[in-house]
Amino acid sequence: MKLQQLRYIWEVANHDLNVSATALSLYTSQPGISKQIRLLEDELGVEIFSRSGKHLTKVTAAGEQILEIAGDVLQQVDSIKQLSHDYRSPHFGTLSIATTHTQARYILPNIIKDFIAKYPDVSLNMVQGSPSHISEEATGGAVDFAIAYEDLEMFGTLAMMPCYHWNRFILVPKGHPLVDIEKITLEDVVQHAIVTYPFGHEGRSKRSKAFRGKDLTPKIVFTATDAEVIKTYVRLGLGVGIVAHMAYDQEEDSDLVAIEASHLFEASVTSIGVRRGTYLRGYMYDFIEAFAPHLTRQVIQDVMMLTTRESQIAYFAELAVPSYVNNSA
Amino acid sequence: MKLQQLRYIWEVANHDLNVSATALSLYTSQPGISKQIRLLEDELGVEIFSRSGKHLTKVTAAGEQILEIAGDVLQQVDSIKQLSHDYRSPHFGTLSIATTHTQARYILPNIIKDFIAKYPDVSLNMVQGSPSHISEEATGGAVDFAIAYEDLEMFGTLAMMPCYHWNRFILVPKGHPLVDIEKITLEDVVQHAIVTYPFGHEGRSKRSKAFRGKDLTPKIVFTATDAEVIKTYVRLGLGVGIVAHMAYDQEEDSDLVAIEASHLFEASVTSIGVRRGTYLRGYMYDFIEAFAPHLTRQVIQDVMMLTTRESQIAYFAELAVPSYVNNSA
DNA sequence: CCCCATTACGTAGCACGTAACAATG
DNA sequence: CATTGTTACGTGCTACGTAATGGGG
Repeated sequence: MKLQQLRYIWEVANHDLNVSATALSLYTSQPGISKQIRLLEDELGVEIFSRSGKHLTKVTAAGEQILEIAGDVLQQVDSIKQLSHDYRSPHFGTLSIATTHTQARYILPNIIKDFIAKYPDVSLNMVQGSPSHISEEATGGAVDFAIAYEDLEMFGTLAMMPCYHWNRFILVPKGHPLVDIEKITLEDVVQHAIVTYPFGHEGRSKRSKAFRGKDLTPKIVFTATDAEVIKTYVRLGLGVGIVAHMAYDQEEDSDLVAIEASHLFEASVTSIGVRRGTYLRGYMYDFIEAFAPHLTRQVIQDVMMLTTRESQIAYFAELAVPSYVNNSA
Repeated sequence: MKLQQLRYIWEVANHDLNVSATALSLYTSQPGISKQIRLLEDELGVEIFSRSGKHLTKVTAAGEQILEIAGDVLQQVDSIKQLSHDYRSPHFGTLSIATTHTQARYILPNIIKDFIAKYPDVSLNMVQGSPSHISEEATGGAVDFAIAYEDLEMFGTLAMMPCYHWNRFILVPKGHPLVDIEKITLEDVVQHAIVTYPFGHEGRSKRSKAFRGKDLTPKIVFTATDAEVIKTYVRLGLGVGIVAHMAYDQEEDSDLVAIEASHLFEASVTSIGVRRGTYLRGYMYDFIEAFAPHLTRQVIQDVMMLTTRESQIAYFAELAVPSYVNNSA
């Protein structure tokens, strides 16, 4: 058994069982892969892939188990390489982060500025996308971390660590009728058209939950992941905005009024997701701790040992997670 | 990076850093190993072993981590081989068990008889030894299971599963003064010389605990791991015996009287230990379940997922563990 | 008829063994 | 000086690429 053989079967399984496509992506020849797979199957005495004539049609039962272990092995091999880099040149490397617009635009800039100052030789790589896209990138190992709010789709392979809680503002132009209300209610809000972020999966969103809880049907006229876009439409009078605290800046947005809405919607939590079983470089621990000081190296390593989502949640039940504070309102 | 390279560094680390000896044990040449290690170190850019001149003196910090992962990888590679065997020929294979005399002599024969009938093509391999020897064999992967009472030395890498509780008999020749006592006490017992099993580590033994609890000092004149030996000395009048319930047979031992001693000593538990992370063959699950019916495949797999001794104990707190019953007394 | 996997075959590289060398205790 | 790791070198195996072959959809 060779590592390459494990790599080959794993890659083929993750390329829709298309050996030719796999060969292209690995910059090698297709017969080479075919042959190695055959050799492995012969050595093990088990078929990993079912073949109908000349096509690989599916993964056998034995193949499923072998592929699972092979995946772990490849990840561990990668860990060895990572940790070697960490010993050889702790300040060199790459850091890939997948995140949402809100984090990338309002939170991360400061963190990254400090990070770059401390680690000038680590090349940063940022992917912005939807939560589901982000979790895919992280689960597949394309990026080192995923940073997103609420529940990233949990693939079980990600260790999720809450970073901070945050609430929402209602954004309106100056002089808007909602400004004069003493203590705003959801009933007041639904009187107006709404501009906000897209809703997540199946109404798990805190916003849809809040509206549903009062049997109110908000009139959402526009959604955008980019809070700057939302603000633009609020300025145009298209509706009232519902945005994260992080997205309001007293100076830049002085033409808008931010009305506290933490009593209307449950707080959300921004989490950082790391693939379980991967070796994290020293600077990665540093980055996470800069982003969320309670996530020390020890905490992160503890959480990555926990195999179930429940035990992860239980772990954090005992740990204080800070709240994001924006004093601009 | 090649699997052989990982195998080589792992073997060298487990042969006191002696490359020549490692080469002998692997039936290969010493320069070959040296070279492969060098190649791996070059590829990773990290020294795995410290060298003083021409001698490997110790494992570097990076080496420690690499070796740990390498060990896991090798184990997983082995798992792939095992599961392939299981698919190809589920009834062929080997089963190695390390256990104590009591299990081997009184409990396992019946289990093994049935097992051989069901799996005539699995070659059985039995190692008998002291608890510490047994746990070494299991931890190192030399045997598939360890079966022993009380706490095998816990190396953390073993998943321990309680099989049954058992108590002890006081064995005396017919007509011995202890026979006439209505309800025997420890004070009665210490009046006589005692023949029993060797005591385990540091008085963790239930027997020493019981005596210490009453500030009594028993006069142990003879210890043996083999209960048949103990019985022989009891017959010679050397002292009273303290043996496991399993060791008394009404017919064969009709010249001895077995006095129930479960009220004198805490019950002990016999456990089966399996190395975490190994793939168990189908017939191995069968064997364990035949030995301890509550240890189903599901239970075993659950326990093997638990990383700490505490969580394993907690798991079994909710599971009924049977008691061994000997109605001979 | 196109796509795709297998077979055939030649080559370059590498793992491994033997032998000579160097360093340590 | 004996033991042990490293360097040198030759060889046989094998992984890989190119080209040809064969099955399926």
